[in-house]
Amino acid sequence: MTTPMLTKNQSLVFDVLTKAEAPLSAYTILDKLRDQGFRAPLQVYRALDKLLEYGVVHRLESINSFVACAHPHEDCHSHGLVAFAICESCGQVIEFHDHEVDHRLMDWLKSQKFKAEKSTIEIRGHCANCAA
Amino acid sequence: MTTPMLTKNQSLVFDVLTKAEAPLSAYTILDKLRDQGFRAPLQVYRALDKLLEYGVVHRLESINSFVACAHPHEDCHSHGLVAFAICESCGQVIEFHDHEVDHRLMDWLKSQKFKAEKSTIEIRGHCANCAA
DNA sequence: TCAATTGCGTTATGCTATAACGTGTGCAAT
DNA sequence: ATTGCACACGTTATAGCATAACGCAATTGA
Ligand SMILES: [Zn+2]
Ligand SMILES: [Zn+2]
Ligand SMILES: [Zn+2]
Ligand SMILES: [Zn+2]
Repeated sequence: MTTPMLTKNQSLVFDVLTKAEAPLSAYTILDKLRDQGFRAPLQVYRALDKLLEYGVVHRLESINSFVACAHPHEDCHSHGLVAFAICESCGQVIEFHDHEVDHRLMDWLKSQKFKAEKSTIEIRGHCANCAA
Repeated sequence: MTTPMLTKNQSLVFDVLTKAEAPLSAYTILDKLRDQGFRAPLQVYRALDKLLEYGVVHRLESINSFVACAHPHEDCHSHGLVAFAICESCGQVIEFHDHEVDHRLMDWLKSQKFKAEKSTIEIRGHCANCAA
């Protein structure tokens, strides 16, 4: 997926996410963009849908939040799974890929004749700083 | 975690889940239990909290639903990750464990000094029957 | 010009989850 | 026996997350 020019709303949402130090919920994004004219959740969700489609933003299912892709220029997204380590103290997210895990999971799915379409790998816990 | 005697509400919720052929949302469970006297979401959520704590039920984060554990008598849950393949057509869920994936993920987390507490591995797609 | 597509704004609604309050019951410790 | 505590439960209200459905405007391509 090559990323087309972003629209105004898409850019605003994307900027908020890239500047954030932790994942944001759609409603938090909305609040941050009220000064720029945002009024309704759909304005955020519609922009997010596109950004997700372009692969420049990820959705964290386990915390109903969104985060800018940490390495949008790698091609891992097109052929591999993405995993996230999410710190429950500071909110920091580490995005990573592991081909070994990919292949192992894919092999298992293939053995079950299961056609995978979307994947979610999220580990919640505490990052090095917060583990104390 | 050894599972203590279930209370009435916990049993009702657990029974609904074990009899279901697909994961259920809390509100769907509520509807199925109205005849047994359930009136409010909290009755379901409180029961679910306990069942999750006992490890006999899993929450599927990516679809906001709950499913009875497919092999509650194995000890994998205590030391390993659990993964789910979820069919988006028929709702069937296949629960599985893979120690290779576990170790690989755990090693990576350890290398980042990240203390993992909860994990979510969910693959959505189409099962053998529905892939057509 | 006309139709199709896409983005946008708005209102309303639906789904998911929890806060806060009070009740009753069982079970120690005093 | 009385007190205090833990726990399950019931109820109402509220918070948080996501989408349906309508209409309008700009773009594009036949
Ligand atoms: Zn990414
Ligand atoms: Zn942290
Ligand atoms: Zn299980
Ligand atoms: Zn299926």
